[in-house]
Amino acid sequence: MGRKPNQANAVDAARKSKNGTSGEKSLNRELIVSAALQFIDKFGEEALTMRKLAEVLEVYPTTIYWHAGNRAQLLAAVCERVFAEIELPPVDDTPWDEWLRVLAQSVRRTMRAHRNLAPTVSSQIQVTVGSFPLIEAILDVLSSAGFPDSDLPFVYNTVCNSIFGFVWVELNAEPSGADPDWAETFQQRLLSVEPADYPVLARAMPHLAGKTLMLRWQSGDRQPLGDSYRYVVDVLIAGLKEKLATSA
Amino acid sequence: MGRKPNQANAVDAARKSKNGTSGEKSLNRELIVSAALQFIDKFGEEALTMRKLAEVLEVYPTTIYWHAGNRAQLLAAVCERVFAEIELPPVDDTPWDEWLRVLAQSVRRTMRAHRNLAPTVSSQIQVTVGSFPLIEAILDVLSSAGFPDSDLPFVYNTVCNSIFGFVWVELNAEPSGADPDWAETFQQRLLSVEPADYPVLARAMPHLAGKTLMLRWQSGDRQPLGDSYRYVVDVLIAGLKEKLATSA
DNA sequence: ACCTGAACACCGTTCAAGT
DNA sequence: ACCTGAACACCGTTCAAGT
Repeated sequence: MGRKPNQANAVDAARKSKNGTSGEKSLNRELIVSAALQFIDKFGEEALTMRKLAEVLEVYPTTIYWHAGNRAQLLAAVCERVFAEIELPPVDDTPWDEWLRVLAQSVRRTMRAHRNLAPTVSSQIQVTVGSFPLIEAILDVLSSAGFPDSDLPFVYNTVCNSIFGFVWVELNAEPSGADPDWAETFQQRLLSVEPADYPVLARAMPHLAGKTLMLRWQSGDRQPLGDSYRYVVDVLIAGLKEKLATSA
Repeated sequence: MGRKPNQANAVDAARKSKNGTSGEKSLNRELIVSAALQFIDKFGEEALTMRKLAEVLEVYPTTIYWHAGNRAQLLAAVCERVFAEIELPPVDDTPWDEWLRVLAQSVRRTMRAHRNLAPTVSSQIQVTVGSFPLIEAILDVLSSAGFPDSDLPFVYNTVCNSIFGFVWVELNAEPSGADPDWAETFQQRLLSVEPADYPVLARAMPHLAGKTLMLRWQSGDRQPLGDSYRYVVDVLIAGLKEKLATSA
């Protein structure tokens, strides 16, 4: 099978310096993941190719495979790195609803710092040991809030969908291959919706155009939906309180 | 610029039969989009290449470009097709909360019928004229429920995140390039979490493993999260009712 | 253990023709 | 208007060596 050090078990962080005395490291997995993240932050996920990344690292493409596995595995590692970057609010005596609000802002801040990765992280199942502290914190807070263990999966999924899911949708990608004047064209079509065909849509369009899902032509990167996010978290917390009240 | 019939404006559905009398159509945009959707349903979005699709259609790859534009545009058209497939509950005197519940189930049913497309549709901004009826219906119901026009964008985004966002996250893709025994490995690691390190996680693991975001090794395709979805919609509706009550 | 070098089997997309 | 045919400039990935 030819075991290769793709997994954490072999991350011995060997710092064998090629030139002996100097502190200069040789290439390792960490460095590759960092370089990949930087590259994606700059040029987007689609632009990242194994060959270009190798060029940046001044190495042959095959070297990347040896350290970090194939492209899919590399992307997974990059996602894990970003997840680990999320600042966890301390689990102390902060009320659970307040804690969730702080976490939400923290998640959004981190994802916006790596907006180009949002489509990738959202479209993959993310199962990484690196996010255990984050998950534990969420579960701890929810459990302390009074939710029984048997409800935890539902509550936890609901919380994740509001806090992570919204930011992913907010930051999803703009059409890349389309005409450059696509945005203008669509904007025009939105503003000229016939009230006869779509009365409510036409009436509320000034409030909606550009700021709502399926009615916008820019990513949340360029057109932030922070107010909606706050509303989402508000509704989440109000709904959870109702659940707590009726189940007790 | 060499206008090509990539857009709806040129879908004249020309049915020029090549052999004259027969009802046999020549290739057109509709047929290509259908074939692409079928292909993705069977083999996944990653497997769809312009060349393979051309092979299926018994035509040269360039023909697809002429009718449907490049790959990104083709995928956008496929997404639009799926959106149009969502069955809209009638907007009559059904209470708004009940209507949202029915819509939610309808959305989930359609997306599960095209599970392989979920990552694609979720990672792209979807701005299509074809979904105007869907959007109008949602806005109509929310407006009738009593939400003022100025709040509609927030409420609408919140509703979309619960109803669409969750299903997309539920159906996101399993790691493709990883080892075949990855699932088993991760499952093992989950079940052997140290209570000393992650007490709540370890305690609730029997309820969580395999059924919650970031703690599962299968897509919602193979491990449905229907109960969580119901909970998400419950919390959404309870939260919205609270918003209605306090703003009135 | 770590990296080079070359090669394989593909891609998306474009361009010049055909009819 | 619609399609063929060939070509360009890339890809991810593997395999056999090197040190």
